[in-house]
Amino acid sequence: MSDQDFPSTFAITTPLYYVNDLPHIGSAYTTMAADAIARFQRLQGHPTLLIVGTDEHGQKIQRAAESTGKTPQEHCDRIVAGFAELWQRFNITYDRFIRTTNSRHTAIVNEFFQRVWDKGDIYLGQQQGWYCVSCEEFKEERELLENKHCPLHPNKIAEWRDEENYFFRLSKYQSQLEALYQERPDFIQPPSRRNEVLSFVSQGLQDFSISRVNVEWGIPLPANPKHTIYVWFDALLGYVTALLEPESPPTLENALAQWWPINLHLIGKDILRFHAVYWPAMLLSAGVPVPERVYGHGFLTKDGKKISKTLGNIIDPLALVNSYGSDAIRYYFLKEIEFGQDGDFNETRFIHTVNADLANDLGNLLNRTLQMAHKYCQGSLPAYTAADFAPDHPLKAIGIDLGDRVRQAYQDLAFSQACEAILGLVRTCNKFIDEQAPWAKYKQGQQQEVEQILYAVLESVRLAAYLLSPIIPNISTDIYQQLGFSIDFNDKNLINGLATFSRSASWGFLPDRQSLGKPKPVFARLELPAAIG
RNA sequence: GGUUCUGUAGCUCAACGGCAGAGCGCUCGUCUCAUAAGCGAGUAGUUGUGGGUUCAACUCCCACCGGAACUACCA
Repeated sequence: MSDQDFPSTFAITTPLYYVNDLPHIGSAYTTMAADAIARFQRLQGHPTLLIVGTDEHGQKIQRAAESTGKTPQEHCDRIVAGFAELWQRFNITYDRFIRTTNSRHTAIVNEFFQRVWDKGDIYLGQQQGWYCVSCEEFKEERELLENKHCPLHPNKIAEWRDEENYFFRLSKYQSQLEALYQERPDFIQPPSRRNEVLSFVSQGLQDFSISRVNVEWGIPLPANPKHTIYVWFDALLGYVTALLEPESPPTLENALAQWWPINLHLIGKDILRFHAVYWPAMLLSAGVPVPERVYGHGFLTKDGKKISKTLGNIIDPLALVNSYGSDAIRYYFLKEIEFGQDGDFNETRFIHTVNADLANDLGNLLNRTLQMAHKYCQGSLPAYTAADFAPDHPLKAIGIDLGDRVRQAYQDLAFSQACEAILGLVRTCNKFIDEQAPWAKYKQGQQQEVEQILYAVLESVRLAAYLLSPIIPNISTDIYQQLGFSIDFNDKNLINGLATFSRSASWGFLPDRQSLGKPKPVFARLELPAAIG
């Protein structure tokens, strides 16, 4: 394939997580995936901006704070520290961490609100409906039980509320949104999610309220400070605020100058509507280009069951990473679960998978080959180049177009496919060694054959490590260092010290006569925890 | 209720009109360079059920059974 190492920029976001509680495994899952994509973009030499952050306003936060006797800001600060800690533990190389309580964000929200206001898309209306005080939310009439009892609180009767709210004219954008989905079939992915949105929009869009009168913890409405801005309207704009350079004044123009439009909003399927319907409509109203792509991935289950607090089967991401390390967790979630679909976490399957792939197939392959290189070649790389191998050489034949296949997989967010393709090369290497039996050839004095075999395998391991580095950066770094490179895949500026993607992703890049490092297992096998389900 | 998706080996998934595959797991065998790793062989499927279209169906159509998602403002 042609060289595509052009320096187009790439901006990607995770959701701005709601700080009503400490992060859960779902947030970690989205963030791992986003990080892998960002790392892959950087590998290709594209200026990349990975945006993470927190959504900190709203009534729920206000209450969560009250329940612990803290101010809302104190509460947010505490939870945000938990997120920052977790992302560090998961080896997330984010470039921006945006908090919606940042004062610069208020400036952006105000300016954006004003634009939509000037467009005539905001009006004062009445929010009417049956309101359950226990739920603190409006219910659809058909949801209610007999005599207007709330389905979640059958002993309570929903009250009729008639509340003053500002509304956004979403209905006005129905045809423009439908045109957008039509013209850009990739705007919402995967296709199953797109179908959901199309079906939803085709039912007819209604205006939605964007202010609240009883919520103090929020950004006051510029047009009427008795109201605060509805958290979603506020939170989505965090993606814009995040683009501001640290020193530049907080204006829309500055924020949108360099990185807009966002290339990919990576989200869970639960918040698809906000990103695929409300958000583009808001942007259309403000005269701002819409993002390139919105991807709604699936949900996780634990041992086949929904994860919920009431079931008590919560997976604590911090505990998980403390037990097993970030690479193993990242690998399992990205390789063993089909991105886009729901997927299951099962501890036994997790251990089997990472042991088989990372310890047995990949780690042991490097280890056995490196040991031989030390014994048979005095610890330096045999003097070969790609040209010394016939096109039908079993490893070269796979390696030669692996880079293109894997790049395509990453672009499609098909992490599982990327890993499978790479592991295919690794497994072939293990077979190749057994067939060739370099230890026997060495004893027979066939030095040249031995060196050629070892070069081909070491180069294949290098290529595998390079292509897996967005997912298992620590292991890839270890492999590279044992192969004699001084490269750290966790260094965001590594591009400067690394060859271009098209060269590094080609089989045969490994420089000959490079001095090899000491063989040391790059991934220790995990033990099954005793007596845990 | 309506709409959409889905049901393939114990598990996770591929094949999407032309003899049903891979990885993991399990069983047996085997090499010795290696992390009790590697390699080889074996194992298991009337492809949810019943019809239909076709020379030919996991693949297309219909019905049924099972599972899931969406069906408006909880982030």
